[in-house]
Amino acid sequence: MLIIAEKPSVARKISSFLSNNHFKIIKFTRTISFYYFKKDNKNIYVLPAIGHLYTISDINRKFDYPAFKYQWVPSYYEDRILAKKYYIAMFNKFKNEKEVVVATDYDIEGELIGYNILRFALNNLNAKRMIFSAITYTDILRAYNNLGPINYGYYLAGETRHIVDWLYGINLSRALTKAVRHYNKNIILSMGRVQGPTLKLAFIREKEIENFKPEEYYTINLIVEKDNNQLKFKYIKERLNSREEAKKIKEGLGEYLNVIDIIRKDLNVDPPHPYNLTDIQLDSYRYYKINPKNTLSVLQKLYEKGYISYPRTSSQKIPDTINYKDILNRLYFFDQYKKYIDPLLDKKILRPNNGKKDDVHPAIYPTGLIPKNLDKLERLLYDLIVRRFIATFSDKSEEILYYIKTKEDFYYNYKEIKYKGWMDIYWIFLKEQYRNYNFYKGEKLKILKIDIRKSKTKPPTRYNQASLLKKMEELNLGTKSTRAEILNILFKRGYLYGRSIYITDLGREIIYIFDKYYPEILNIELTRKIEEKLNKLQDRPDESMKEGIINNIIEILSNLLSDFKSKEELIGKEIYEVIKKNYK
DNA sequence: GCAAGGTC
Repeated sequence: MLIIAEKPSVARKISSFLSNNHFKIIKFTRTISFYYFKKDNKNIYVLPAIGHLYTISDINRKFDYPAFKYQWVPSYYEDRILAKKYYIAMFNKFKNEKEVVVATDYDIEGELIGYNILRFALNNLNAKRMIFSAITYTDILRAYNNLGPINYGYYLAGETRHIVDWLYGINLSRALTKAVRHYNKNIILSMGRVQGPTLKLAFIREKEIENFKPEEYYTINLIVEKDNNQLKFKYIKERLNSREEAKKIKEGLGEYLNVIDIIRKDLNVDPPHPYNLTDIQLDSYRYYKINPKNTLSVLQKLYEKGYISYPRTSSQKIPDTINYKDILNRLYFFDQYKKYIDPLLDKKILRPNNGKKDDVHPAIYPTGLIPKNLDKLERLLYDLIVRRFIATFSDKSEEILYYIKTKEDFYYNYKEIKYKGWMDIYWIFLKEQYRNYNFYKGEKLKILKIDIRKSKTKPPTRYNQASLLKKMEELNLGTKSTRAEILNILFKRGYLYGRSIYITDLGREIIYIFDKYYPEILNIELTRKIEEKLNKLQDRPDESMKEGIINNIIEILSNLLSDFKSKEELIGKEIYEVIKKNYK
């Protein structure tokens, strides 16, 4: 029996689970291995892929458009990365295997990875499927004992997604590049199903900022003395219309504020959920200004060295098949975490605060293997992961929120921390200021200063890479594994720049061109519609529906592209003028 | 040269 896995680490796990750890590692090349064991008198070989081994390619192999003729080819034809060639060669060796089982991740991409290996490397579509939602002993064994059929709908949807994205991206990118090439041969422009709407998000934000009309208002705050501290009391009406209004309030004040009520609210704050990729990308930007792409590449290194679990996950859950206690015991090695781990080891029940999101791979957690020789970024991210891991098992924290009300309609808010709980290990990151005062009813607070200020409403804040990534996730643009890279491309192309993200004149121009000539193409509705159709296709496999989706995009593109071609020089000039203006 | 999606 031949079992196809999506990646080496999973091939190994499957082998380990199915053989009770009695498997052999067989080297195919110096760096590429597969697995062998005997089970129920059957020879079983588990071979990994490394993601997609095949890609869509232009049959005409010319940098021209419209390009509507495509075929699947081994990936190394396109990217010349030799590793995939050997992986394909490894599968080729098993062409005569009668019993084949696909055990890639159970989603449309995974199904396609398996299906392409079946049809192109093995020349055999007669295969079964292991279906699992987690790579754990029980799930893998259950999947093996209940082999299902190949999910044809998943494969069809996956293939259609590939083709649509290729048609859309390759054609629009070539059209833009060729247009500007009339004036400069070294410029590469691009556009894609995810790039377009993402760029548009930045564009829309830019417009909001441009069109923002600040409104003036006045504030009145009091600096008040309390136990040798100076506290700022705010007026209940946040925005006053005029200085006169503020002055009137000022005139009504005496020497003291009179406390008439103290409203207390007890808050329990749950510990954070375990990290998924997006969440750690947000934190690593927030705390260390490491951009999402860098974060992923550092996580990949930590994963390859065995220090953390698989990072490309959207899961916020750590399943109980993972030996928490053992990991915590191992982490006890580090002095800096001891004091936070101690209370956990005493607990009867240890339970993470799992979130809602789930995935084949669990949330990111430290494996317990003690890292050696980490570089600075690896150390920072490893520390984030360990802290998050410990925090998620820790107690809720308890805060008390106070609202101090005065007769004069000024108020003061503050928080007291009653019990740190999980926040203890997060203390270094928390911006929250906790205070501890004893106000009482009838208290008189001396007014030290009356502060009247003119202020203006502020425009929306710019995106940064983390917040734009988050927005992409909310809108379901791209995937956890690709979002960071796509943002990077938009910067590389010169469409976006800056730590707080600005759209460049070129980025703006690209949006203008499409909005002006072809408004439907960057419309988020187009992506949405395609997605809906793909969802239908995956649930109800139908060849003619696949053809319909592809023909529909070809129809849209062929009208657009023939018109584009007739305006190519004009559009190219328009774009080039913008580039020239900015780089001379 | 180009997309987006897997992977290392």
